Amino acid sequence: MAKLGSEHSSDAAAVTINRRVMEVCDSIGDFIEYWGFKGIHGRVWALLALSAEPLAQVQIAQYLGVSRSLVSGVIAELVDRGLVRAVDSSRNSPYVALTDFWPTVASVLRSREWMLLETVRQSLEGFVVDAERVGGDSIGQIYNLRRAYTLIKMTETAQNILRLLIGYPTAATADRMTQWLGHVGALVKRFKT
Amino acid sequence: MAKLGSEHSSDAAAVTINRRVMEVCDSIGDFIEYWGFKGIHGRVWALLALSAEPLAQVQIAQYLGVSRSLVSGVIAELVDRGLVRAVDSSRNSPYVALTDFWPTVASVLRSREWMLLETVRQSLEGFVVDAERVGGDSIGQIYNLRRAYTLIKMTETAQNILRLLIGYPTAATADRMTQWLGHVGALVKRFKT
DNA sequence: TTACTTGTTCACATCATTGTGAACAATGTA
DNA sequence: TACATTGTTCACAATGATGTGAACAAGTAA
Repeated sequence: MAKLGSEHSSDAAAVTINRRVMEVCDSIGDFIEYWGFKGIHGRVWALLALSAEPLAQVQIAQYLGVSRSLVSGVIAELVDRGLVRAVDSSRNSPYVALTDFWPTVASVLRSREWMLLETVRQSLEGFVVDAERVGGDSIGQIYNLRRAYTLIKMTETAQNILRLLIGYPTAATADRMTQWLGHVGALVKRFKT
Repeated sequence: MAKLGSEHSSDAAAVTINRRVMEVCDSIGDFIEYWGFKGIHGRVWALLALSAEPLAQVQIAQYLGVSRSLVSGVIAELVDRGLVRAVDSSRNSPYVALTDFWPTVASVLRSREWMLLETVRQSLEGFVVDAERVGGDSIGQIYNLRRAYTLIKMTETAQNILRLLIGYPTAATADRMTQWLGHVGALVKRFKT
């Protein structure tokens, strides 16, 4: 049966397609770098997503031109995050990509972004509490307490928005997201006027 | 007039406050790292935001314990992004932080995220076009074209959502955002059921 | 003017990230 | 069993990001 990166790759058409696939892998890699992953995660995932058949780690390493050791670690993380799944439970099982990645994105937002915001909020609160307690009168000469309160409020708002995003159903399917988008779009339009 | 990091910093209370301020700077720095900036940008901005008076570059460098050369470059970028403003047009003018940073966030999303998504979409389209053109019958044995189409649709959906976010009025004020949040919240709740 | 302070630039040092290759473990196969 | 293949681990190399200091430019004050 035909396999990705097979002996037919000397064929001109296959070379063209392979280049296209690499472009997809690279662009998805670049994109995902800004979402808490490394570029290589996106490239491996994209390759699995475009492949008609499950791929073994060696094939992935060969196709992408990276070492087996790198693929090993990356696959482990992708499986851990629920973006990739082994076909069976054997040691040398090939892998497939999962396309319902909303749970993963939500999880990333939950752990990473939430914690960052919460740290900001707590540090701001610590500041204003201490400023009011030990600051005395002159504190307003040095620090802008009112602005600190504004920042706290903004942080809380950001946390509320984040909560909303995280709480979004499951649906990473294009259909549902489009539907959801329609609702929000109508709403925003109403809010704008 | 009292100034940040002044000679009074030997005072116990001042030391406490200074530590709190540093915590705020660091946490905002950590947060902003995931939004296309470096940590130092957030720390400089936070210091300016909390300071009651405009600060000169030397003061910022001293307070944060970094070199003047670093502060110089960072300030230039922050001014360029519209997050910080010089008080007057003189060379040695001190700087203040601007808190309406939604335009900046929108601009970042517009340039960075949009381009990344657009590159992904184009590479996927290039792939399916070439696959259909030169692929012949066996292409389905090797590549999952249907999945490629799904990914294209998802990318377009993400672009639509992004457009919506970018198009969001101006309002970085906590009040307006909270209001907007309320609308969206009600909507999502309705969609969930 | 001279001396001093502040801001800017750039070549370099420092540090963190990313990827490699060799040794090993685990599995399949003759 | 012996042999080949695949996956895993870890110390290290390569690369890139981040910050520094020295030299310079531009202003300020004596």
